[in-house]
Amino acid sequence: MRPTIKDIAKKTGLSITTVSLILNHKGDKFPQKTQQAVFKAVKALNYRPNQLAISLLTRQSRTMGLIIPDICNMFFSELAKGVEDRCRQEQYNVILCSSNDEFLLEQQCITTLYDRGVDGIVIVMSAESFGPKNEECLAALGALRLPVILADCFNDTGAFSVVAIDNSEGSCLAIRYLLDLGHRRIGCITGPLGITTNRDRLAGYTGCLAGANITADDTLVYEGDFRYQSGYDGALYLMKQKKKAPTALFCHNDMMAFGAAKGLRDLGLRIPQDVSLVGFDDIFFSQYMDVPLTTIAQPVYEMGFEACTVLLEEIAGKSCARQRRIHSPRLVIRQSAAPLPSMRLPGASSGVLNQTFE
Amino acid sequence: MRPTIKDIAKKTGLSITTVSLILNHKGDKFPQKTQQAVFKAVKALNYRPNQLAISLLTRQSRTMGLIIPDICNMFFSELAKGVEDRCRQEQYNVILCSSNDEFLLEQQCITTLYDRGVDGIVIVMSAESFGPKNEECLAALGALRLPVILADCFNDTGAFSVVAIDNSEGSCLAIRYLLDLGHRRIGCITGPLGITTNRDRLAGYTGCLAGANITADDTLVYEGDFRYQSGYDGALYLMKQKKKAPTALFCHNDMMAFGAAKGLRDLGLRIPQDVSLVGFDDIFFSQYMDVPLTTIAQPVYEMGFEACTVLLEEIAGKSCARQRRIHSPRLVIRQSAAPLPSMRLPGASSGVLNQTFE
DNA sequence: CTGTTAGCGCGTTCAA
DNA sequence: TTGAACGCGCTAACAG
Repeated sequence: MRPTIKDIAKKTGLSITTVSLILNHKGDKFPQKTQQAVFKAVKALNYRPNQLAISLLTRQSRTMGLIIPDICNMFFSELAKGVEDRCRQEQYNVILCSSNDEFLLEQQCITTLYDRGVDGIVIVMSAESFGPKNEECLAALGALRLPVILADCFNDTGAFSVVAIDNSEGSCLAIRYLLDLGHRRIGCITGPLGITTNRDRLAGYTGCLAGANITADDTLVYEGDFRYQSGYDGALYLMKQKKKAPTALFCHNDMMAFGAAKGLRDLGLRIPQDVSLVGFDDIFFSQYMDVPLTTIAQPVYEMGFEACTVLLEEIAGKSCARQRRIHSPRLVIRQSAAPLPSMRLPGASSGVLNQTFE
Repeated sequence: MRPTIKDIAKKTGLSITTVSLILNHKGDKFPQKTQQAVFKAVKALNYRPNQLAISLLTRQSRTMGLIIPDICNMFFSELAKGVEDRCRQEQYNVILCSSNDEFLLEQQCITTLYDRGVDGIVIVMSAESFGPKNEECLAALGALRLPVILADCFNDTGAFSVVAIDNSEGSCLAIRYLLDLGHRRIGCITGPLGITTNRDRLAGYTGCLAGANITADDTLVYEGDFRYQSGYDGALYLMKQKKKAPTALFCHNDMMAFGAAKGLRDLGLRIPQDVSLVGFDDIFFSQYMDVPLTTIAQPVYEMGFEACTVLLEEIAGKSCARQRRIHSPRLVIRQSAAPLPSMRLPGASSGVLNQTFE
């Protein structure tokens, strides 16, 4: 049986109040002897205050809910790490809930977290919640009357705080880099376009091309699903356009870039000599590809960390206004993109280090 | 303000008891009209029972603690997924705690989970808890008087239930495979040997070689730390043994195998033509390496899932005896290991599909 | 069929 | 200095 404050009161012969006061450092004026006795009993019985009882009393559970589509996705696990690290600083704990990208499961997560009295929720909305169910999802979140922050993906209804990156800018970073390398026909393998994040990335792509007086070519855009296989399929699809085939590929995440790399290789195309490749996310393994991937990095950990900070502030009542923290993505130049062949001097090095396949 | 059962009692004009009874489906005998009124009020006020209060009362929080070194390590995130999925089946939630492989943080996790009244704990012990602090760690866990299960790594003190794989067998699987391919000089890049798991893997390696009448050669073993760089360093170290250099490398995890692959490539050595490579874990990316990695797969998700099942049983009081669930690892044959050159017919195919570098 | 009461473990008045 | 009493939200005796 778990010892309670009652047990240590009994053991010391003191009252519960006395013990409580001393334990909560409000008993400075008690005789040293009394205080010693209490701490000794606490040690002896291995007593620890029951946080459930305290939560009930104080109406604060010091618990944060985290809802993400899939903890096995390294993007989300990094986010989770940021959230957890920030939580620990304030003696908060995090309850992890995976929505599996399903609307129904997500609703269940929301309910369950509310039931458990979390003080706030960090949520990366499930893919399904961007469709017709969008309002329903947002409504469920709003009905909680709890601090909530939308991470990574969101609709800007202004009802909740948000933390994300400027996805359009991320695409621009990639496209401008490829343009500078001389590329003009740049293929794009997108994520699911039902999700605002990906529409933003696509908008950045077309906008940036337009800025260079290149009219977008629909046949150069392939809608993937963020998975390896769709990157592979996308590469095959885009490259089969014969002489109109792109000289560079921009993928909306690194996983699809891996797939695209494989597709290109199966096509007998070399990276970056024949085709340049740029990804998005900079997941852990991108640096370890045989041709290390040039990609757009997001400060994921920091976003998780900051999401939590915002929530903590809302909980403390410091700010009732909705926060909007948009981070800047960053171009990480590695070796998967190179100048367009026609821009290189014949026989000259392409300027890329460590070319593996020559 | 969150509505309580009191609010809905007031709204319906009924007593708290009546409401509680109806809500808990123990009020079949109440007039339909009364029941309807209650449910209507619940809907109207958006009432949900406060789980904290229920937990306090029932002494069950329906909460599971999960302590792992690092959620960003895909091995652990898969484990977490297994735990969470199993938990959801029983309306349990999981509180995630990362120990960062530090003894002190781990202790803090244990305490904090206890404070929050978790019903059980799944723990992957931190690396630091395998040293002199081992007993202290186990003692802290034992003092909880809570169902605890050690996952992945453990010392067989018998005090707790455990779920893991037969690491020695895993090594044997790899070594036997390499022996069958004709390899005799097989290098080994181990994980930190302070951890029992890795000592078991090393034992499997030496034991299996001994079974083939090959005396272990200390110069063929390199102690790494599970990270990419140590795999790289290990490969360089092992291959510099001139004519005594190994013809195959066995790494205690895939991450180091990635590093080793890079090291071999930098050395001008091809995989698998010049050197065969076998990893351990079969993490997600192993299949996507340029030369897909042959490796030993662990049923990680299943282990997390089962750990939870065991815990649930202990919580339900079905079994007081400690469980010991040892799973079998599995050899996943891909393309990074091939027959020893001398065993191949000159000019003949090595029998490996899709050889990329020829 | 319904309401009263007690108590889960704790912190906080308010008297003594 | 200390103890009794109250309440957090809820369930479960036990009465009525």
